[in-house]
Order: sequence, then structure tokens, then C-alpha cells
Amino acid sequence: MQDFINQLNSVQQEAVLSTEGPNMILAGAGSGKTRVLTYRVAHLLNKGIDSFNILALTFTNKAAREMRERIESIIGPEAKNLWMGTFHSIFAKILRNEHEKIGYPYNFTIYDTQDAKNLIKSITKELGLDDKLYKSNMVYSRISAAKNNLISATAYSNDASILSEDKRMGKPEIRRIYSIYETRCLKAGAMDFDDLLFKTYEVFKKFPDVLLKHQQLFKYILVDEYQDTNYAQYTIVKMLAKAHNNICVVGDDAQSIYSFRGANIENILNFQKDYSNTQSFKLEQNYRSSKNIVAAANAVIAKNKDQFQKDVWTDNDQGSRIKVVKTKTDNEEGKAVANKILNLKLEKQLENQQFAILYRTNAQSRSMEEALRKLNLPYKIYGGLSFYQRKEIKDLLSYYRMTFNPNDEEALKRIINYPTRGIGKTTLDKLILTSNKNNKSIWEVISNIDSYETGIGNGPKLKIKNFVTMILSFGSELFRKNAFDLGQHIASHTGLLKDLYDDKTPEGISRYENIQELLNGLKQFSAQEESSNTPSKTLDKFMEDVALLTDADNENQDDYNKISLMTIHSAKGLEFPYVFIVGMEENLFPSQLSVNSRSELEEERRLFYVALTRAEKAAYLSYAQTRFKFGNITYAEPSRFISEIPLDYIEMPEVNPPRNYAGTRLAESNSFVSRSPIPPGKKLVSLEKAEKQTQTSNTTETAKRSPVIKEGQTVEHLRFGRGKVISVDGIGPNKKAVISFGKHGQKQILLKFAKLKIVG
DNA sequence: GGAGGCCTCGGAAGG
DNA sequence: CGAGGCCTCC
Repeated sequence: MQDFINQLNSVQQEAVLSTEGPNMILAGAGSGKTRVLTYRVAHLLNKGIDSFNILALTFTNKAAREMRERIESIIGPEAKNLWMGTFHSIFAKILRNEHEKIGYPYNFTIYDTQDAKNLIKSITKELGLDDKLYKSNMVYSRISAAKNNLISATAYSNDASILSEDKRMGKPEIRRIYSIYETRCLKAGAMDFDDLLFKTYEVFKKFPDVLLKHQQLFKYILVDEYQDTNYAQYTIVKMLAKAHNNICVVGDDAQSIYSFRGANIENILNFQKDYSNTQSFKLEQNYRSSKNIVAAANAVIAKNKDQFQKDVWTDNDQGSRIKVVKTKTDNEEGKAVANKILNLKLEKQLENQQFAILYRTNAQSRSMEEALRKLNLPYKIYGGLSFYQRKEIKDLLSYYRMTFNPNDEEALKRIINYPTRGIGKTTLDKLILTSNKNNKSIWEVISNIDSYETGIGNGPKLKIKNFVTMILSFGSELFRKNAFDLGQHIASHTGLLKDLYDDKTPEGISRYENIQELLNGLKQFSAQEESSNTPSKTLDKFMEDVALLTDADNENQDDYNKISLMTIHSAKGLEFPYVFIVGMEENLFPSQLSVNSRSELEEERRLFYVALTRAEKAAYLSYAQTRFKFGNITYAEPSRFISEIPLDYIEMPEVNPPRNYAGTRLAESNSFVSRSPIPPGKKLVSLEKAEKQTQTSNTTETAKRSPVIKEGQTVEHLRFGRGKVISVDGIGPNKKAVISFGKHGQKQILLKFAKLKIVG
């Protein structure tokens, strides 16, 4: 540990050693930011600062975990006591300690965005408002924005300019929805993500003693990715730092890409004004990328007006110029990228994990996936539906939530009739009506159902009582069983496990497996149990973490050597030797919604900067001339960002004649432009047909290698075992077979996905 | 209560 | 195009 300092360059060293007062570290892309942060904390501890007195805030669990692990490897288990985590998890911890001050139970539930939107939907409905006008997404983002700007429901209702804006949009009732939303959350003992920030602010503001306590506790404060902070985060940090004034923020204004969710780049641009006598450090040496990439990225970002002057440079090799690839269609683009990856792999003996394909929108992943699948290139997609958002997982978690907080209404609404127990929509509506009328939670109503005028008949009433008894029985086990035992008990006792087990469709099987995975997680959690008479790893403790987890926290072991596919947003903070940035088209990247405002266009440019600077050795840009958008073919122009890269650093595609792209070993399949399915001059209508023809001919091509499935054959399926092919239907990628699998019954199987082996 | 048909709408996304 | 919401019909 003694000479960790020597591993740093001189600016990095200064940034680590300058522990007192306000410090701002501007960290260019790939400049060793994490290293500086971890060493800075290690240095503080080394100096004798108590780990309990250090607060380090990040935006993602992953960043917090990585930092903690690295610090632990330097200074040992002492690192466990650091206050290190995401804004949300640290503030949730504070709020659980101070729950009484805001009238919440200790075990408050954290509503995710889906819960919050569902609640908004039901409020809109109960108020009899038009749900086309008051779309839950829109209302949610309005409320969220208000909270992130520390505007309470009351303040919202009294703010003339907000009200007139709502009125102008024809939506004057948002204030009412907001205010009822707040009441309902309180009644349910629930907070949404924004509340974790907003209520922390409120507690600090209303209770100076609580603020003072935390100001004294957090003698040293660090904030990572400061350019991504919103007003609430900015304000709370400022409040906390007031006493000791030891605040260090780290960030890069050039990588601010989250303004659409409230991040305010001004926070970092104004840091020196906010905190007098700021020491600032610029980490400008890039350790990640080639000279060529650094130069190209610098040239791009220089087009932005508002930024700190930075001079990012590197000692790395010159590297090759950025290559631009042009294809006729989005599917061709996918093929070109996949072919290029295959070539590079063979040519340079590379691993899959050295490649990333980055795109602006999730929808673009499809053409990439198809092409990769055809070449048998393993890939992993980040983003999309998260594990914790899956229906079956949310259902089971809803039971868990109700076990320790039965007032949780969104959980109750999900499970009161799942698995089916005869408490239908009509009954639920009556319950909601009664609970609203009496200003009680639904749980309070159903657990004393006889004392309310609900208009519910005796049949359903009995079923409700059984449901209540069941939930109560789970609650009584909460502190007697550990998380796994109770979790398992709930999964089976509710009938949820059996319900999923009985479903033998592939989706059903996967749902069952997901539940098993969740239970495995519980098992691991409970295994950390200390030896004592009462379990400490109880279900409610497990749930404290779960609400704040995301998919990125669930890295799968067998996913490690795969090509990464993700949006540029989720690539921030990552690096790959070879990076493909696809869909470089006007109205896609930059997005159509951004091209009319300077600030939004600048944010898109920062996004492009982030994308480029992910690359270590080489970056490839590609664009298609036509692309399927919402089922229609649209024409596209190459992105303006391509032309913002000086010609010294980039290789443009040769328009005429079409030529192969770089490596030529697999010349035939490696061409980027020569495989156009459309003869020049043909009209648009024929495009779709032509596309289909290519797909068909490709299938014939692959047929040489993979078996042709025919009627009457016996085949073996990974999951269903042996079966007989009844019929084959469709062409190209849509080719599917009806196969009879004995005890699993008849299945329709898309051949392009299924791994079928011909047995006879 | 659930399956299936019709309609609508579409950005990026951590906690 | 395709996911999700809503409605209808059984």
C-alpha cells in the first residue's frame, strides 16, 4: 500500500494528495479516474481518517462495488465501513434511520418506475380524467422532474408558472394527480426513486439536528460522475458539505449525456463558483485509446460551445484510422459488421469479448443479432427487459413486499388475484373505492373487511379473508425464518411455483427458471447468516437491496467471452479494443428529436464522443442508406458526426466502384458494399422483395452446413428432447416446423432459433 | 378469468 | 414491425 502513489502520474498524484477543501477533478475519457478515486480514499484512510467519516457517492451499483473492491484490495476490510454507494442506496439508508421524521415506516417499500406509473394510471382513472391526455409516462416524468427540482406537490400547486405551463398543454390536472399520488404513496408506505432524494432533502431541511448529525459524520465527501447530478443531488451534497467543506467531485463535462433525466451539466461547470477556493485538477492523459481515436474524439467534441478547455492526449500507438462503412440496408449493415468481426477474429486471433457494437436505440440490435447468429458469433445484449422487471419476478417480489409491508398497494394489486383465487376486477375496484373513501390503505380495508361497507358479497369476502390470513401467516414468519426459507415457503405456499411449473411452454419454463434463480439469490443471501438464534438475514433485509438493483448487478458467468451489444448510454464507463458504432445516420444519431435545439444536439455530440472514446485499438462507423423504422422503409443520410471527424483520422467508404472494407482475406463474404440485394435503379417497392430473396438464398447457403429439417424426421431439441417433425412451413428466417414431442406435446418451432439435431 | 383480436404508438435509462 | 393496453367473447 505504501507505494501506490508511485503508480500515478503527477496530476493524478496531486489530485489524490489534495485532501482538504473543495476539489474538482476533471477526468478526460480513459484518464484513470477510478484509479484516482480509489487511491484518494485509500490515502484518506492511510492518513488516519475514520472510514465511517467518508461518504462516496456514485450513480451505479457497479461503480460503487468496483471502487469498494479496489479499495479493499489496497487497505483491507476497513473499506467495508465506508459510506460508499449510489445516491439512492445511501439516501435510502439515511431515510430508514430517520423514517419517523417523515411519517414513514422503517420498512418502507421502494416503488420502481412501473409501480409508480401504475399508481398514476389508477389515479387518473379514479379522477375520471382522459388517459389519452394524461398519459402515465408523461405525468410520471412531470412529477419526477418536479421532485428532482425539489418541488413538492404543494409547491407545484402554488407555482404560477408551472400551472400556466400545464394549462397551456391542456393538462391542468397534473397538480391534482401529483398531490393524490403523494398521499397514496404515504398511505402505502412507499417511496419512488425520486422520493429517496427528495425526502432526504426534506428531512435535512426540516430537521437541522438531523442535518447537523450527518454533516458531522461525513467529514470527507466524494462524488463520482458529478456532471450527471440533478438539482436535488446537487443541493443535498451542498448541504452536507457545508460543515467541513471537504468535497471532491470527479467528472467530465464532455461525457454528460443524461440531461433528459434531469442531470444538469451546469453543476460541474459552476462548481468553482459554488465552492470558493476550489482546487482543480485536469486528468488529460488518456491511457485507453490510440492516438488516432483520441484525436478524432477531440476534434468532434471541440464543436461544442459550453465546456471546460481540456487537452486530452495519449502516449499510446498511433493506431489505424477510423473506418466508415456504408451499406444499402440495415440488414446489410448487420452482415457487414458481423463479417468484419469474424475477419478480425481470424486475422488477429481475437476473442469475442474484445468487440462491442454500440447503437443509439435498442431497436437497432435486431439486425446485428441476426447477422451475428448466422455466423455463430456469441454475443450478449445489455439492456432490454431487466430480470427484476419480469412479470414472474415482480409477482413473487410483491408477495415478499406485502409480507413486511402489507400496505404496499401496488404489490397488493398485482397478487391479490395471482395465482387466481376468485378476487376479480369488480371486487378489487370496490376495495379501492372503499379505501379511498375512508382514507385507508387497501390492506386496512381487507384486514377488517366486515367493518366496511364495500358491497362485496359473502363469497368473495371469504376469499379475501383467506388471502389476508395467508399474508399474515407469512408476516408472522418474517423474523423466525431466514430469507431463503421464508421466500421458498411463500413461493410454494401461494401456488405461484406450481402455476409456473405446470406451464410447459418455452416461456413458462423460462419463467420457472427465473423464479429458481431468484430463490438461488435468496439462498446465497441467507448463507451469509451469522451464527445466532434469530436469523439476521431476513426477507425484509433482502428486499432493502433488491429494489435498487438492476440487471448490470447480475452479471452472468457464461457471458464473459461474448461480443457486447448495447446502447451508447449503457457503454459509458466501459472500454473495448474494437468498437463498432452503427446506425450513423441523420435522424437516428443525432436523434430526430434533438436536431432542432443547440443544447440537445450538443448532448448528442457528447454521446458520440462517449462512443468513440470507448475504443482502445480501433473504431468503425457504419450507416445504412435505408432502414426499417416502425415497419416502414425510410431513407437515411449519413450522420453529420461522420463529417466532423477530420479526414486525417478517418477512412471514408469509396462510393464507386464498391470495394471491400479493410481486411480482404474472406473477400467474398467480407465486402461491405458489394452484396447489395438491390440492383441500382430499382424502385423502393422491390426492396422488400429483394431483401427476402437475399434471406432465402442465405438460408440455402447455410443449409450446406446446418441440417435441413424435413417432414417425418426424428429430431432432438435441447429442451423438449426427441420429437417427430409433422410439417415444415415458411421461408428464410421465418421457417418453422411443427414438431410433436411426446409428453411435451406439439410445438411450433422457429428453425433459426432452435438447435435441432436430426436423429433419424 | 383468460385467450385472442384490435388499436396505438414508438428515445436513451440508473436507481 | 412488435409490445402493451384494452375490449370482447367464451
